Amino acid sequence: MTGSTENQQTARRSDATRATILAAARNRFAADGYEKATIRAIARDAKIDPSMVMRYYGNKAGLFAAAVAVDPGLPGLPLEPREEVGRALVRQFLTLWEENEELTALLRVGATDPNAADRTQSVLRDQLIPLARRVGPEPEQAPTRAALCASTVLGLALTRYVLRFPASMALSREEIVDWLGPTIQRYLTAPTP
Amino acid sequence: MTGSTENQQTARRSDATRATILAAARNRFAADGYEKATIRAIARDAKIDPSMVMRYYGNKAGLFAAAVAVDPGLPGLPLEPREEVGRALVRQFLTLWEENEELTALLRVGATDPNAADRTQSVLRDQLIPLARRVGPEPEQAPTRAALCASTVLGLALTRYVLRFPASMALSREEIVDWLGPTIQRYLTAPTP
DNA sequence: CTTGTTGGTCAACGCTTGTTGGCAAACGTA
DNA sequence: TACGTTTGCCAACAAGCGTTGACCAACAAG
Repeated sequence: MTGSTENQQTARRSDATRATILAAARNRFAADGYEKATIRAIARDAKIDPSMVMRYYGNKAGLFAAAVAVDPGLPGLPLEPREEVGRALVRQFLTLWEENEELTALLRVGATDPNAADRTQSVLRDQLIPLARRVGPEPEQAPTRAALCASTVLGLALTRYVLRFPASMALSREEIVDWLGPTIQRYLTAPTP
Repeated sequence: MTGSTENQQTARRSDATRATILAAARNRFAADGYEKATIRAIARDAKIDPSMVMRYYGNKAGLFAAAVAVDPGLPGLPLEPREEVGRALVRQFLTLWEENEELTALLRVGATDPNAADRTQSVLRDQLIPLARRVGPEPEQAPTRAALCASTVLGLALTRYVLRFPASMALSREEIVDWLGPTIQRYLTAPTP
């Protein structure tokens, strides 16, 4: 123990370095994916030795886990008025994605690594399915409706932040809300076609 | 020259091997992405020596280029009746994706490699934008509308064939058409929201 | 001051990768 | 038969990877 008898939160002198490494890792993973984002390159960005990464995060998998350890949580999503929930969800996802660079990393790596794909899926399962259950008709259809919503929003994230299609990047935030909002709304609340 | 004086199409004795390599490459690229699909693994699948891959395709990039050399071409897409074009396009894409394994490979690799991302984008540009221009109002909006359609259909491909979300895989072909058809229809033909 | 702990660098390891060149067998043609 | 070309295997190369352990400087506690 380094600190006093106070329970936890022992502020270490290396916390700054740890944070620098994590930020560089998020950058690289988001930009290059898992294999191309080498520990050496991350360490070079953070201006420290590669062995430090190992010391602080165990191995490359541990570093990635720490880098994308994010709980999206769409918490304060307003469910009222009922007919605006689609647009609200699109807005929430847009801010979420633009604030958390690790989401792009997670999607990029998920394209290749089953573990990361599972993580992406668990976000869907824990957040979107309950929402679909609360908002939509026929609760047993919630997984289907949630999957359609995930497909919609991930499709946008894919073309906009990963594949970087110019036409998709050119869309403004409110344009996206106007186009995708009704789609999500229909997937969540419309009767089975 | 091995063959006679007939112009081209010189049938070589190694054509079978070439095809075997290409099939194995498509499998591996679609399943593992670019970096994890090693030449040695592909050669092992094809039951030949890794050096043969180099001889026939130059290098790994050349092999990938040959493996995903596909011209989707949604050619015989019926534009009539006008209000059914959305559903028709979804059907076309579903068959396309299920017949051509290289599309999954292209999407997986595109998540990491800018070149593959460009290829995906060019498919969109050459096929979808002209369609949007013919079908929708305000031709100058064609790129936007095409991008939305691409986002929709790629989102489904992502969750169904790449990330493999169970709820997305469970959807039947006609369910997908029923849900996504109206979405595409609106993106293509509805007035600007 | 001494001593133990922490933060950081350096050099090397074992392994896998893409890639190359040489060599032997099978083949087509004369 | 003899000969040039094609097909294939084998062994090796250089480079890059993740990972390890020895070693030194700065600091905190006694």
